[in-house]
Amino acid sequence: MQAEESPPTGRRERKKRETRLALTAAALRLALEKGPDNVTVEEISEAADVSVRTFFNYFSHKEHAILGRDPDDLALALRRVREAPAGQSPFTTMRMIVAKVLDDLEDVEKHETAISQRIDLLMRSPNLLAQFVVLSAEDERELAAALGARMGEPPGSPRPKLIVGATTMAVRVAMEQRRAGSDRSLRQLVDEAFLLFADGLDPAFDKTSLDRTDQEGQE
Amino acid sequence: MQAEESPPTGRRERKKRETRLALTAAALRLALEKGPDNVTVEEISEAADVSVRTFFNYFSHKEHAILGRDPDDLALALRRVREAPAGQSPFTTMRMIVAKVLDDLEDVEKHETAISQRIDLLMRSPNLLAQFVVLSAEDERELAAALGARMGEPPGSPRPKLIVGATTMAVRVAMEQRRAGSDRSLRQLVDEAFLLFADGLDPAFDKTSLDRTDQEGQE
DNA sequence: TATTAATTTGCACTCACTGCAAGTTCATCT
DNA sequence: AGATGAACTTGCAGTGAGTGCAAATTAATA
Repeated sequence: MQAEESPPTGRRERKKRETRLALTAAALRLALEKGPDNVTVEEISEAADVSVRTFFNYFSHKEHAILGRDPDDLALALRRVREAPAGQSPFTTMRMIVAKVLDDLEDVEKHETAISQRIDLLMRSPNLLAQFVVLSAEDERELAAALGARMGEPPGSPRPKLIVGATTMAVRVAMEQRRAGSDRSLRQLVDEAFLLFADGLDPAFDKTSLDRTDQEGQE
Repeated sequence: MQAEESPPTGRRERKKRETRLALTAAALRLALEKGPDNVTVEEISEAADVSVRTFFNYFSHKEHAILGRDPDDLALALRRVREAPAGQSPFTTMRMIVAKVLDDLEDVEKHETAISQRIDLLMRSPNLLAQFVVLSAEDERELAAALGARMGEPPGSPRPKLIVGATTMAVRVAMEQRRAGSDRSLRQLVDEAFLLFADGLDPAFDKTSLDRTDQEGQE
C-alpha cells in the first residue's frame, strides 16, 4: 500500500469501464434498431462479447443498460448545486443545471445518438419509462436534499422537493412537446416551462382554504 | 335484440366484475401481508380461485392487480373538470378534484385498507411506484387535454400539462411527507404544496433568458 | 334444444433475473 | 519469477413473469 494516492489506472478498472461501455453501447444500438422491447439480454451480451451472466453483474435490469446512465452525472449535478453562486435562488439553480446537462448532451452526442432518439425510445416503451422513473426518483431525492441544505431548509421540508419535482415536470413536458413536433429547441421549451412555474402557473388560483363540507357536488 | 336499452346486468358482466374484484382484493391483501415483491401471481390467482392464465386475461402486469385502479375514476375526474364552475381557474379546479378524491378514498376505505397502507406499499416497492407512474401518465394526458379545452388553450399547449404535472407532484410530495411521519393530514399537506406552486415556488427566480455562452463553469 | 359467442383453462414456450460454485484474470508480496 | 488471494467471469440450475394457441366450459340467443 503506497503512501501516494493510487492512480486509478489499473488494468482491471479499465476493462470494467470498457465492458460497461460496450454493453450500454450495444444495448442502445440494438434498442434503436429493433425497438427496446424486442431486444433480449442475450443479444446485447452477445454483441458486447460477454456472457449473459456477466451482463447481470453490471446491470440489474435490461433497461438500465439501454438507459446507460453515467453514475457521475448525479455527482456532477450535486456538485453544481453546492457550488452554485451564493445569492442564486434555488429554482434558478435548477434551471442552470438543466441547461448545462442539455449542453453536455449535445456536445457528446453531436455525432452519436441524438437526444431526440433517446426521447423517442423513452416514450415508446413503458418498460423503459418505468425503469427511468425508478432511477430518477433516487436522484431527485438527493438533489432535493442538497438543494434544501443550500436553502437552509430543515431536512424533509417540502419546498426543495417541489422545486426539484417542478424541474422534472418542466423537462418531461418539454420532451413531450418536442416529440409532438414542436419546432422550438428543447432548451427553449424547457425555459418556457420554467417561466410558467416561476410565474405561479395560475394567477387566479383561489387560495381560500377549502373546508370539505362547504363544497357541494352530487355523487 | 330488444328495442329497450339493455340493462347492463347479465350474469356474465357480473361474474367478470366479481372476478376482477376478487383478484385485486387478493392482490392487495397479499401485497400488504408479504410485501409487494414477494407475492407471486400464482398465489394471487390461487386466492381468487382462478387459473394463472385467467389472471393475465384481466391484468397484463402483476402490479396492475395490486394497484387495482378503478377505470371509472378517470372518467369521474374528467367529468369534474368539464363541469367545474364557470369562472374557476384551472389550478383551483385541480385542487378541488384532488380534495374530492381524497374524500372519496376516506369514505370508502374507512373500514377497509387505509390510504396510508397503500402509500406505504407504493413507496416501498419501486416496481409498484414505476407502474403507477406509467399508468397515471395516460390519465394525466387526458386530464391535461380536458383542462386545456376548458382553458381555451390550443391542443398541445404546455400550460395545462404543467398544471396537471404540478398537481401530480403536489400529491406525490404530500404522500412522502406523510410517510415520513408528518402529523398533518394528507389533505393539509396537499394544500400546502398547492399553495407553494400557486405562489410561484421561487419569488427570486431569475427570468433572464440564458445564453449558454455567457455562463461559466470549469469542466 | 341447437347455435353462437365469450370466458376459462392447460400447455408449451420465451425471456428476465438470481444464487451458487467453479474457473479465470489481475494485483501484490516475497 | 512464483505463490497467494482477491476480483471478475462464466455455466448451470432454478424461479417467476408474461404470451400464444387450442381445447373445454359457460352464458346468451334463436
